[in-house]
Amino acid sequence: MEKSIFIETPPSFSFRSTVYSHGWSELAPFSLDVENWRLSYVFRDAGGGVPAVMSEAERGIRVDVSRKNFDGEKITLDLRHIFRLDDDLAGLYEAIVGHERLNWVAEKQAGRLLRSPTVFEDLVKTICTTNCSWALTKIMVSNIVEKLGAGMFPTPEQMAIVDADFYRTEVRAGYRSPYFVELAEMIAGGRLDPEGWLTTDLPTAELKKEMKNVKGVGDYAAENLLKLVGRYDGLALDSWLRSQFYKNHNNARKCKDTKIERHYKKFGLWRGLVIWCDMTEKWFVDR
DNA sequence: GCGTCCAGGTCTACC
DNA sequence: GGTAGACCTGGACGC
Repeated sequence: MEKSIFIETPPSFSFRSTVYSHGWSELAPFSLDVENWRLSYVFRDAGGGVPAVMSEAERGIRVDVSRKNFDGEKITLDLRHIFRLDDDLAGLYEAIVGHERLNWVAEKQAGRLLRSPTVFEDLVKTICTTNCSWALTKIMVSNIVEKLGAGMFPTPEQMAIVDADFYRTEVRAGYRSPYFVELAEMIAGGRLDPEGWLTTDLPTAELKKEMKNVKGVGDYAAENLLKLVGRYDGLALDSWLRSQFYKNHNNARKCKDTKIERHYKKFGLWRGLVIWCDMTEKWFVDR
């Protein structure tokens, strides 16, 4: 039995631009059907997995849920969170006025970065992106979802009951394996609360420091997480972003990070989002 | 088939 | 605080 719900979206929202905002739509339990423009995700409520298929609708998002009874209030909150429907991007669009190269951002209503229902899930996924190919990231996340969450992203408690050997042999997480055990145990034991990062009053620099206390989270991972919790004043430079900057702004020649930082300084608190949009334009224009 | 390199980096020891 | 070396894995590439 399938049930549909409708989520109203703000005028500046684009379903496709949000889905294409970064690679998260390719990571389980998300899956993307590009031909029919449907994004799937397996949400979680007290009754277990809630498989949902999301698609564009007039002034909103249509969500088809393939479970008869589910916690509609919880799923709606999750949907608003992952699509960032309550984020105000007016400051971004103001910051890029007059920068011809970035006109497309407002035209395509880009800038909302798709995220997971929990910061914990985004944290684990971000660690899976470090020091490996995107293909391996997908393998690790898929193994975590299938082997620990039975199709859903596992809870910290579910991730804490297995040991590092499990992550090594079953997840293929390599040296990250003990990091996942430690992280899951800290959250399950109440010693770390990543969800609090969404609402903390800590200055960005201090929040970044707190994030880096998690094993496996360095500068890149922390700045990526900062963007996902709504703070855009870090560039989150990784090898891919650097290579794109070299191609687009430096005649394909390598340069120091300080040059990249100088280039985006003028965008102030929005610079992390501006560099991301600037480097991913091709994804939106080609599609 | 095999060896090497590298990818959406981070940690630790050492200076 | 800065830096070198180690760290897992899988795919691409050259031979």
